[in-house]
Amino acid sequence: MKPTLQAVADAVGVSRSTVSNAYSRPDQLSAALRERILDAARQLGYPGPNPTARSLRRGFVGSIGVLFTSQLSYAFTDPFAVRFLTGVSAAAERHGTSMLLVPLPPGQTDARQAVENAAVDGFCVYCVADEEWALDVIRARGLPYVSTAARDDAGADERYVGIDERAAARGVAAHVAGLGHRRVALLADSVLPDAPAGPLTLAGVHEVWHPTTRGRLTGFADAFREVGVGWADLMVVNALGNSRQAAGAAVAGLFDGHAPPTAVLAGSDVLALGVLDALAQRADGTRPPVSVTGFDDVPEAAAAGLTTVRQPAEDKGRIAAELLLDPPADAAAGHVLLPTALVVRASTGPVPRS
Amino acid sequence: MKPTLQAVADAVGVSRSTVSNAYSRPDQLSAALRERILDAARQLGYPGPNPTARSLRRGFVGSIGVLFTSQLSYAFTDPFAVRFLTGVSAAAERHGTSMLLVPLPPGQTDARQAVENAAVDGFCVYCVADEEWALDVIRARGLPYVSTAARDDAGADERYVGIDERAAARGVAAHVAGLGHRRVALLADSVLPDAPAGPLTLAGVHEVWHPTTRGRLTGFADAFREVGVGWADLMVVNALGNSRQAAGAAVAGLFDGHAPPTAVLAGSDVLALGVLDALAQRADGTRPPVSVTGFDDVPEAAAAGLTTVRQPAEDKGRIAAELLLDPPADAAAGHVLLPTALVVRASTGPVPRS
DNA sequence: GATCCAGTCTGAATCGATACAGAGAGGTGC
DNA sequence: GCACCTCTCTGTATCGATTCAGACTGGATC
Repeated sequence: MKPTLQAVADAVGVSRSTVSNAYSRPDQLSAALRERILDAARQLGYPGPNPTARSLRRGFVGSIGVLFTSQLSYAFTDPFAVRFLTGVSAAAERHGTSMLLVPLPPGQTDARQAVENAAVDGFCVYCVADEEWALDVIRARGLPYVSTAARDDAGADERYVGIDERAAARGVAAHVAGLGHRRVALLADSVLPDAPAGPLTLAGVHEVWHPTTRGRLTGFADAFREVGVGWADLMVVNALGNSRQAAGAAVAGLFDGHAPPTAVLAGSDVLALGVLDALAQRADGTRPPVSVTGFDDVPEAAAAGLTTVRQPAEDKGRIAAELLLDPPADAAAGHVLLPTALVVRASTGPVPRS
Repeated sequence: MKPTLQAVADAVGVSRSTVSNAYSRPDQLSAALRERILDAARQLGYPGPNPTARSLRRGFVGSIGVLFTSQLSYAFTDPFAVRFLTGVSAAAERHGTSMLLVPLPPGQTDARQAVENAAVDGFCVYCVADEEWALDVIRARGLPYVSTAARDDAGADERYVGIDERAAARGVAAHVAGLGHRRVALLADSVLPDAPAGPLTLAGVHEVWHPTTRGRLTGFADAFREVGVGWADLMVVNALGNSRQAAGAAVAGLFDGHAPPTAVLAGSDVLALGVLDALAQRADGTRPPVSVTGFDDVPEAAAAGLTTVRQPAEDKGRIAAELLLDPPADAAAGHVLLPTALVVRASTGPVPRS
């Protein structure tokens, strides 16, 4: 049996309260007695107040949860997610708060329970596709949260940090359109819940499942509509996952038709890098002069010469955590929109004349 | 006030125990009553049993701590640490366990408290330099742990997953020695606690502070002793941190003397990459034909053509977590040594004849 | 010498659940 | 008809601390 606070109290011959004060409120007892208590604790091998019991009584835990809807182990392989976590951890560090990473098991019921059972004081919700359920659970628990994905039905009082997805996407698409491209493919992860990999027909951009993706594709479409290319003329390509491999699989065969796209606008850098991989590794050795753009500007993008949209990933994490740990008095200040920038590199160029 | 379990019990007109059972032991009550209880809970907005109270009573938390001695936000920028975390999260996912990342504030006392206050069932100790104190706290709390850094005073019963640092280092050094290099520099992070950046004189390898670094440098020295190069003839270079920048600063001016090293053996890939950066960016445009080796084989190493030692980073994390979550009955099985491999790439070559 | 106060310490109530022994009801087997 | 079970549900003790009102002491103030 590990010794409890009571055991220390008995050993010293004081009340439980006094031992508690020795640890948590040193100003409530004389320095001498405090020393005596801490000595006795050392003697007995008492490791300090039990964190769980303390949390229960105090009503807070001292840690924040970070919620990924996708697999947690996947999150660590996504460079953008890692940079987001870096930002969160920097803020957590400053506040002396721990971060709880909660893996969500497959299946709604189990996933709900995982969120219900997380011992945290609040959540940074990184990416909750249309999984409104997670926010429901968090709200039911009465916990504060900050979300990073734009949601259509976000309340005005809801804390949020993000970017103007649509405007940012429009910027990079306008760059591509300005280079003369008219036959373009829009590549994104999980466009529809159960669609296969590859080209897809959508009646309109509103059908796109994930709000972030929807915002980006809308921006892409905006720019092309301005140069006379309507939604129906855009090729939407679905990837099964946000990874290079998934991108490669999605665009397999895309450039072999009789009127292949001259540009691919990807919904993320990882997908764009996958497209570049696929182009570089074509069996026949031909490297079609396809322009490719990404989104996020992860570290690998620079090395690959990828044209992309830069967004401040670490700031996003840091601000999300700070909004949570140190809520602004003014509700409007709880809604942060970060700047983005078009970064033009070698992966985009003028349409080749054929 | 959030409703409690008692409130639900009162609403349905049953005892608290029964409501508890409805959540935690469905086989202990009729399905009909259970439904009635869950309905009432929904009605009242009861979000399920309070995780903290539950943990207190049950005696376990359902999450494991991951301890980094360095800054937590730094850990996310270290590709090796990220891959380690990926492995830990994969195992955590499988066990339905959360991961608590605990930032350690500067200062022993505060850092101790952070470890004392972490609500976890055990720890994966990623890297606890000579900070035996953290293990002391964990042991005092009676929590299980798995360490990944070899320690000189590790008990036989202590669970551990790692590699044979010395043998692995010796392998890559033998490769370099085999190429004819005799004037070599050994670059490592924090060789001594308070040493400045740059070349350093050590009486022997035993002076090296961090056990992991000590193991690697010992292996380097082993290989060179075999070809007649003694410790005194090796140049030890200290870096202030494990980053490309720190490596650059550490080797500044190193190649400008009259007998510069022809090879640099770095204690990590990140440092090695920093050396490559520094060599590539020399002001006078000369790129001395220096051989450089790393350690870990992080993803960036392949792209940079870095000769290095591969170690299974994700496996390390995964196995550490599994050793913790699912301890082997046999104590000997708690001590895992992973394989390493020498990966020869373009960054090493024969000594240029001058 | 009575009053007041600051500094210390105590005791009981409380945080929100789970565990476990046992009570009652209803059914079975012989 | 009686012993014996199984199925449900209840009541009480307990997990390990913190909180807060108040008791006591000794000294300063007037």
